[in-house]
Amino acid sequence: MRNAPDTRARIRREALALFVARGVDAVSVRDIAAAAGCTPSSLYTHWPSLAALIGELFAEGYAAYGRALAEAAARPLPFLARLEAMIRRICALHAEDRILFEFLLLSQHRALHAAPPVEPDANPIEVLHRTVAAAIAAGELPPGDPALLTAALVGVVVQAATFAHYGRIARGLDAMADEIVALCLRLTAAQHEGARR
Amino acid sequence: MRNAPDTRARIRREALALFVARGVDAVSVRDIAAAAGCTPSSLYTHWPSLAALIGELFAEGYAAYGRALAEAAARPLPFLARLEAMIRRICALHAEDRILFEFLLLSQHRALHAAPPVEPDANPIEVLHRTVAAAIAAGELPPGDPALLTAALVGVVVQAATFAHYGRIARGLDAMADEIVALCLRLTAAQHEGARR
DNA sequence: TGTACATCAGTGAACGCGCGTTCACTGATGTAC
DNA sequence: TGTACATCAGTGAACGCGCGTTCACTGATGTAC
Repeated sequence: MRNAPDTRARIRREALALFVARGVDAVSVRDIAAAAGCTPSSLYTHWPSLAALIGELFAEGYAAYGRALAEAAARPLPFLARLEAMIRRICALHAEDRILFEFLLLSQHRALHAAPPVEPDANPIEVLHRTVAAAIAAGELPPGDPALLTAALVGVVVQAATFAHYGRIARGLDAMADEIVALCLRLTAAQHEGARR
Repeated sequence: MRNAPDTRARIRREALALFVARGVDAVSVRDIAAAAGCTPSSLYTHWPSLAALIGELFAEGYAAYGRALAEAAARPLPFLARLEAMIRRICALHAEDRILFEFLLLSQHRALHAAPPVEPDANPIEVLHRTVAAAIAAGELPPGDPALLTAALVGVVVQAATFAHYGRIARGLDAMADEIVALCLRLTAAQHEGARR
């Protein structure tokens, strides 16, 4: 009743935590309300539906990652330095808000099924793909399928986060950033062979 | 009424297809029954609950992948050759039953949340992890965190499949097997470069 | 300052709906004689 | 061979439940005078 922004923020925070803990489809409006300390109907003061809340959380989080990547990709540096910056940025975001990272990770397929199409500049996969494709076109990377290399780079980071989520790896991504960067640089097959010749 | 194995197989097949097309939690018993050409209650002749059907499909599929990997990992070959065999086997399975592959891919987090713990020999992640750890211990791979390298290898294959699912890559994994193997071998940073070049 | 009023975040009871599941029943099949 | 019976996969109506959502209402707050 008193503080609308607080309630709204509390619902967002608790919903995110529940989605990660139980899976999006196992969380009801009543669950969220109980965790946020309000009534179920209170959610409808702030969102038109539960689906709208889920969609907003995913779209905003996904777009934040896209923007972070786009920022790193836009720096006036050689490709490999920009790639390293992008990966370190993602690893840092994992530490900054791990619950958000895991929400995006665990609900990606569900969300991408139903979500309104995110604009390309805010889609982290699109940003990386364009950067990689441009590097191949510019001869900064050896020829190859840019989509497959993009998938491999994304896969290393995402699967490391997945292992961290399931406790197969005890550290957060930020604590493994050096090793993750090294793995991704190996995937590019670029600077090593180029430097050796 | 007439042919129990047929109905059972039809329910399994149609359920799997629906789970992949819509997401597991968006498919009801009535949906499955309609697709399989039987009544909802007929499902309970073969499984005690919808959850049991879902669990069976995931556990069996996951275990089949685990066994395929374990078989390749057990061959009397150097590590890199066994790794290559494992990756090629997974790529082949993608072509053999793509719906099953995508079901495992898309429902992994939901299933791993609720599923009964799969025995380690039938868990593909465990099989790969043990193989990688043994190779590091034996000096066949340079020192490093075996879990992180395992994650990276899994990530390359899984994310390639994800891109294929969303149409970001048009080919199936079997058509990209050579490139996927090359990416994974780069990740190992092993004697492979010395051996090849 | 005190009073009256508008605002609107939040409430609580209630709704219809689709869900997973149950159960008495059906009827085609295989078997015994 | 024909008849009687047991089996059991599959049916169809019905169930209770929890879901997302609605709506008339409340009452604390800020504002006007």
